[in-house]
Amino acid sequence: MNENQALGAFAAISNQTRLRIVRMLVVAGADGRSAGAIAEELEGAPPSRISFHLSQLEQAGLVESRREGRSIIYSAIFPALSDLVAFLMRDCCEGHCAVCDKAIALFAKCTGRPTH
Amino acid sequence: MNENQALGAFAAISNQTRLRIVRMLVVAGADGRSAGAIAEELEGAPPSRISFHLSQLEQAGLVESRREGRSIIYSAIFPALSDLVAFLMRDCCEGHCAVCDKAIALFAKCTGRPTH
DNA sequence: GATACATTTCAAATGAAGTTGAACTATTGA
DNA sequence: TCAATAGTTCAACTTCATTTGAAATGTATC
Repeated sequence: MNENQALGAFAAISNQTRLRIVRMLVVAGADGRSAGAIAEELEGAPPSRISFHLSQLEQAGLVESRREGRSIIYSAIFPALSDLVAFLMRDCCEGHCAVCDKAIALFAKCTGRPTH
Repeated sequence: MNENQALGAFAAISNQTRLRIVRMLVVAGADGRSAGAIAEELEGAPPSRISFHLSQLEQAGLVESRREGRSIIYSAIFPALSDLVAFLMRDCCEGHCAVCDKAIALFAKCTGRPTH
């Protein structure tokens, strides 16, 4: 992941609607979720707006889509998310590994998972 | 770190100038770096522009400043960066721990540090 | 093929972010 | 106190992002 990809990804998730969509799609896993189902969970948003944000996420490389019947199913691109986390860790740790050690510990605390 | 803080932080680092400043300040460590020195490294940028971006980063809680003589020294807020990495890991791992495991491994590969 | 459904695309409007140079504030040192 | 240095703030401007509703596209069903 290079600087431009990272900038695009950060811009993508710096919008509330899009951050929520990403979260939703991460939870949905490989099955993904139709544009309509996403819109429904984000109640009150007109379809064109959801479509706009989904295409932004797709352009940023965080999300992909496939057609299934008359629905379009969106799903998270998990390797891209991993890369983004790694970029941020690398970026912020340059010379300061304690930052990432702390992040890994915080993560463990939040998820209840043991650190590695 | 709550959703709004994370959105603000992502917005802050989704700008090229600001991402570069954050990197520079992370490398600089606790000593920090004067606004002038930052501007110099970002050659060609007028002082008002650097000042604008520094204040955006400060508002996002990623950076802090102190006066030293006639210089103003900026430095990274490392706990905030840790929190941001942890937020992203948590956010992206919700139900999909493999993403973060991979991120941690990628990070180790990039920095040459052993995973924990 | 006609209709309904799911979604995207488009154009217009609004609003937010970024850039610029000039004016301003604070600090040092002669 | 005056001039020089280091930064910030301001107002005007430009550019980019977001929202909206209406029209268009693609798919299924009758």
